[in-house]
Amino acid sequence: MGLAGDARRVYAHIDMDAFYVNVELQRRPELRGRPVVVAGSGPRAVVTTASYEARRFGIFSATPAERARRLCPRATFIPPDFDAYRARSREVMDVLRAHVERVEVVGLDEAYLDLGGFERPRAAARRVKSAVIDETGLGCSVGIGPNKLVAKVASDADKPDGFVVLSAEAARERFGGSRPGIVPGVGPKTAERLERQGISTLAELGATPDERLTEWFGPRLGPYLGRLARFEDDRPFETACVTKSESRETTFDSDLRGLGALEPQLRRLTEQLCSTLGRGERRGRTIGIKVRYADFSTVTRARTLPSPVNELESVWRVALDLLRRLDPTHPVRLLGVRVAGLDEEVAGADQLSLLR
DNA sequence: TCTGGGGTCCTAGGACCC
DNA sequence: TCTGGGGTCCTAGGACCC
Repeated sequence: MGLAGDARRVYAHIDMDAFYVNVELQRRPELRGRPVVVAGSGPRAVVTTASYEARRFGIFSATPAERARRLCPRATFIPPDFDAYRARSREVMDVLRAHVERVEVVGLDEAYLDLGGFERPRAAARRVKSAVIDETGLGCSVGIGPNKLVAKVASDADKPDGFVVLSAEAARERFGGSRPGIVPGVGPKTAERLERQGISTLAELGATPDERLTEWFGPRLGPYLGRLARFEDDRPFETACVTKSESRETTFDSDLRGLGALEPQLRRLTEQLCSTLGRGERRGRTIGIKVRYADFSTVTRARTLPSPVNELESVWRVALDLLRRLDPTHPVRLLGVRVAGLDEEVAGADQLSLLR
């Protein structure tokens, strides 16, 4: 069992099972065992999470809600309540931190654990999994491996309520015949390009020479894909995450046309964004807007200021100017505003104090 | 099947400086 | 008149993830 050899590198990936749905089911236990879908209600809403019963009808995350209703009319549809999910997520992460020193939170429903310090990492992971279920009532799946990639794929291999331990070699054997898209990092575009080169399994990708992969995907992405396929991963464990940008965007129920219709929407989004940034006293130098047209093509415009801002009128002045210069004439389905460079704020403050 | 919202990272090209 | 090489900052687009 190759894991015992290297006690320094043992990681677990905890993946909550159908997290948002299960949070909702605790509030509405009478729906247990039935198809339940968390999705917005607008004409362009998509499914956030579907219960395993609903997945049998072909309803998954990102399925258009309209289509989900057709696929399973008797499913219960629940609007998302992200405040609740965030609160429950904090509970889960607190349980993890109570058992393991080093926890890397990835999203509301996922985290990596560094089990390198444990004499018996597998037993430790068992205890963590039981504790999550006992203390929150929410189920999860666990994967254990010598790096984050193996742990992640392992946690996905036997959902829900899974517990899968794999060495890199065992992962290569188990998933060699699987499609490249099962490893995180190979998305639909890359999978399609691989397919066009005649590569449809991880074993084939892992056995492809680097020179060939470099020809197809460039000197960085190419060899990186080969390493992914062989379950080689040396990404470091990061316990702290620094937010670099924040944005607000909205897809309109029906397309908007012209500055007259778009400006009030941009104003509203900018107000929301600035109020969040202001509460956290976070500032950024780069202001950006995003416009998605009816044909789904997307353009962005950005401008970087000499010093970081978060005041509504500062951000608004730039965002509005960017929108007016773009002056979208085609129908617009999505509008967004963004402030980036939030992580530079400390450096900016230092420079200011030097000038004094 | 007409496709959310919030993020990250990478790449390519241009401007500008030395 | 035709020309370097490196480095940084910035913009725009794209792929990807949850």
